[in-house]
Amino acid sequence: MIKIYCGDMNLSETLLSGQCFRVYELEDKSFDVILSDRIINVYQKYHYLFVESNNYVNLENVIIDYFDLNRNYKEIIVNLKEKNPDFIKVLNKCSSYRILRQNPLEMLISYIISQNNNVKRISKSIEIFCELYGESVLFKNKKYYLFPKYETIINLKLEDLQALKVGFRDKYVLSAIEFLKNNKNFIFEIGKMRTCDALDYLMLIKGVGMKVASCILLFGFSRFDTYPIDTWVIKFVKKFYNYDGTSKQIKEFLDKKFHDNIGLCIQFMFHYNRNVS
DNA sequence: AACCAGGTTATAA
DNA sequence: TTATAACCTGGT
Repeated sequence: MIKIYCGDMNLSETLLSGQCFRVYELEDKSFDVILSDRIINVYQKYHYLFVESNNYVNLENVIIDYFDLNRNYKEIIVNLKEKNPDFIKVLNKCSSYRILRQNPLEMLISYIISQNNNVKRISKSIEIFCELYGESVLFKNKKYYLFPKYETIINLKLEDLQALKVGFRDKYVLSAIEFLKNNKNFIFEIGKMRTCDALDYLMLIKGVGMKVASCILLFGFSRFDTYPIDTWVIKFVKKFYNYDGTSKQIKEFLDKKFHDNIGLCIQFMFHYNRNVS
């Protein structure tokens, strides 16, 4: 078991916010979470995380990276409050929420599956995907499956994907697989790109539009300058700012209002609308 | 029995 | 360029 300082982060708020599809809340209120290469069990006490894992190699750094603990959220939020006084109410409610730094490959596939879908079914499909094509890991007498590796994924055929029950999205996942085959180093490539170019690059995939591409960049690459506008954010803007429009118009509206860390702000809106109000 | 769920694409105006 | 239907599936 290792102990890591996590400041004023709220673990359960962060893990259950819907950004992560592979988290399991246990009876004792701790969480099993499946990371790229290992399983962890984590709980929070005051300003510390207590973590167990099936693999302790470099675990502290893995946790710091996953929960993005080196980012100075306090400073970000102070700056946002100064520049956006009408948003303080939301910031106060969301200051303990964190954006996880998840596996980019997993984000790509998961958020394609997420379109016009609900969390329960998304999770189910991803679970099937991992059970069928991922490596199994025994942790505390429970069997979990890691997200499948690149080398496995690129060999999958449409028939292999139909088992996921993702319906019309199966061909979109296949399109992503074609993309992966042709762009073996997509993670590295995106890392070098400006966010707007990375969005266009991801949208080459059939089935990846603006929303999904933004989610991949926000949750897989910590790009806080992306704008994932979904139905929840549209509802928030309608209610909070009394402004209605298409997602494009809402994007323009928010763009005028917020400048720095807009991805984080929009995630706060999503979070606020879903969990607080 | 319709309708909906954390969108995108293909068509048509 | 912008609007609308159709899309798999499972739950209410």
